[in-house]
Amino acid sequence: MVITLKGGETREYAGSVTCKQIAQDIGEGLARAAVAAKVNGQLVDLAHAVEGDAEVELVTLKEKEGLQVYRHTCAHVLAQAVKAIFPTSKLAIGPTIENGFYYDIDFKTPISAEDLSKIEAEMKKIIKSNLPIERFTLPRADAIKLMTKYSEKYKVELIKDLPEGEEISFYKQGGFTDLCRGPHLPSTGKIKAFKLMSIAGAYWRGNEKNKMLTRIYGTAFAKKEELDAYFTMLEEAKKRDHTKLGKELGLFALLAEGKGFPFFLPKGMVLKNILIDYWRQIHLREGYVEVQTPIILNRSLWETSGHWDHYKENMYTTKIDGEDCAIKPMNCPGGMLVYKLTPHSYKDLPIRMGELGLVHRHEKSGQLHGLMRVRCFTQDDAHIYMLPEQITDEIKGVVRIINEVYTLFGFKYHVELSTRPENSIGSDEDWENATNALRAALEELGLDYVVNEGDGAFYGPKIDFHLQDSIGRTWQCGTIQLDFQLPQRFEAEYTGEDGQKHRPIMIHRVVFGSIERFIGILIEHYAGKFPVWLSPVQVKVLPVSDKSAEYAKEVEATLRAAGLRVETDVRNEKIGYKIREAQLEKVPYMLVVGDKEREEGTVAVRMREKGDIGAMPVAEFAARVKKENDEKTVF
RNA sequence: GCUACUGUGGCUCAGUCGGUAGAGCAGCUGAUUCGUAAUCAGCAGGUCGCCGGUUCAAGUCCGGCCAGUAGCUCCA
Repeated sequence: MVITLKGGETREYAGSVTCKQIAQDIGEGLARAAVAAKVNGQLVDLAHAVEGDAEVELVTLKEKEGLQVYRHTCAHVLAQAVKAIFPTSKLAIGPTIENGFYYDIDFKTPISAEDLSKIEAEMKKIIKSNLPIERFTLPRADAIKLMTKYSEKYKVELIKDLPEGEEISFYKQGGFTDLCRGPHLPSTGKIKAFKLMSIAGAYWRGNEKNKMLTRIYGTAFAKKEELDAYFTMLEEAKKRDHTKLGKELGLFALLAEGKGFPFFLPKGMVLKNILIDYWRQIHLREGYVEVQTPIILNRSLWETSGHWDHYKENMYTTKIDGEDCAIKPMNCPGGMLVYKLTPHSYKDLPIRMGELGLVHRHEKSGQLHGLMRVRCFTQDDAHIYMLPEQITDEIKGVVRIINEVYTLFGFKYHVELSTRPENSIGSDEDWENATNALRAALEELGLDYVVNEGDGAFYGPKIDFHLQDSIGRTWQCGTIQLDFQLPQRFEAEYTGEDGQKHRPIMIHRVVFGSIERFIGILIEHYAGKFPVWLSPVQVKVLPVSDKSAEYAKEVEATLRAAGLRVETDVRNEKIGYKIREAQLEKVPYMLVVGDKEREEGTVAVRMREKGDIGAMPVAEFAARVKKENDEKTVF
């Protein structure tokens, strides 16, 4: 038989050969580095025996799959350690994740964070004893018997859900056996650097009706240095936390008096208004109009839209003069009423109607998170009413805007296509058409995307744009939703070329998503060091002493007249101290002014990142900053 | 909402086996008039998240509630 290796090299063997043998034949160094292999594209253990011609690729820790195998083995070591210390605990599942692994375990009595170090110590023992890891398979019935014998009820449940007729695989290391698809490292001693991170609750099978298990999170890297680097990165990321910076920089406040309802402070308001101005500017350019619809509307409207039946859990309701009303969780029904106010011709379409709408949603308390998840937020919403043949172009137009905006801020993003959820309205046909239309637009644009089954809105499928926060969590920001339902429910119409009434197609879309969330992400993205155009305070004038305070005020007035956001620090403090504070406030430009500058009519410019860049005339400085502001320069 | 953890002056934190609170920064007052990341001194500021219980005595122990953090579930 012929084994074809990556790169085209071939080797001949008689009978069967293990991947490990192949690795050793290729060379000692590589054999040591390989942790698994891919046989004809299928990831397997090194002990896997290849029979017949095959393409074999050795997988090392440098590859994503290799690291996953490594971490998965680490999860098994964790499980073994837990069983050793807490014999009555029941194991659920233990997969790898983005930056590590976890294991869900049902403990008889809850464990605490202190127990983690005990478990770690036990894991180290297991690793040190370098137990060989062996795979074996059993027929389904025997597999159930085995796990029943170990009284692993969750494993039994998992096996029962596996397809009939297939052999069930297990992995054994020392006296510990776990149900697992694999592959795994050849022995526990291969693990070099790991750390248990935290414990948290997690529902069995991700269903909140099920029992909550204890999830132990851990991470593992090929080398100690990589593990250390990971922790350093986490520390750095924490410094960017928008909640922390928002407080330090005086941008917003989250108070117990309004749980989930953020207060915007003067500086945060500047930021918010800049984003809004920018938004208006590009939407005007793209042919959008803007409306504003009421915050509170009556029950019959929400019944027509379907929200009363499908979104009531999340709506704040009230009574006005005895009539049921709801505070809007979305802007679309109000927008629909605006559309219906006047008759429309096919010649008018598409109509792109924007609204910076303040919506309120009653999110469960445990979901709230800084500005990222709040109960009241501003959507940069717009609804596009259009002809069927305009769908693709309109979607492309929106994608273009989203891309333009995200690129300006230097964001990387990923796209998801979310399909029909369980609690949805409308016919199968409409859903299929809508989903296909979105998919077609994505394909035509050549955008990479992942499909997120069942995550659409209740009225239609959507394309979601996700941005990352400082510790790698992703947040949905932009979305484009195609909706055949609302126009029907509201009987929206336009008159076609044929003189007949037709139903327009509707798109809901946002670019920022929630301005609050977008601000949260911006804070973390820039670590609070906003570019000039976004900085709440662009320039801080710092007189060297009281003697130059008057000149400092003159400079401030000049710059303010030029349209810049300026503050002067006239406190009786040393210049070093004033600089330190301005620096901590992350003001992009500091102007040191003393006798020398006053006599020459200049300012000594200090930049946040570069430090002192020397003196220049006030007018020259004003022009420079103005230019950066207008061009939205990032440095 | 669920699980775990946390909650001390505006901010960051200390408070050892229960014996009714401490620091630095910020603030105020005074001195200093200073050249690129913290000038000096003095003063003031807290019923220790809230409510209840145990105790001669609770910031400290117990229970409930409130709020925050992480994760789960749900979602911009």
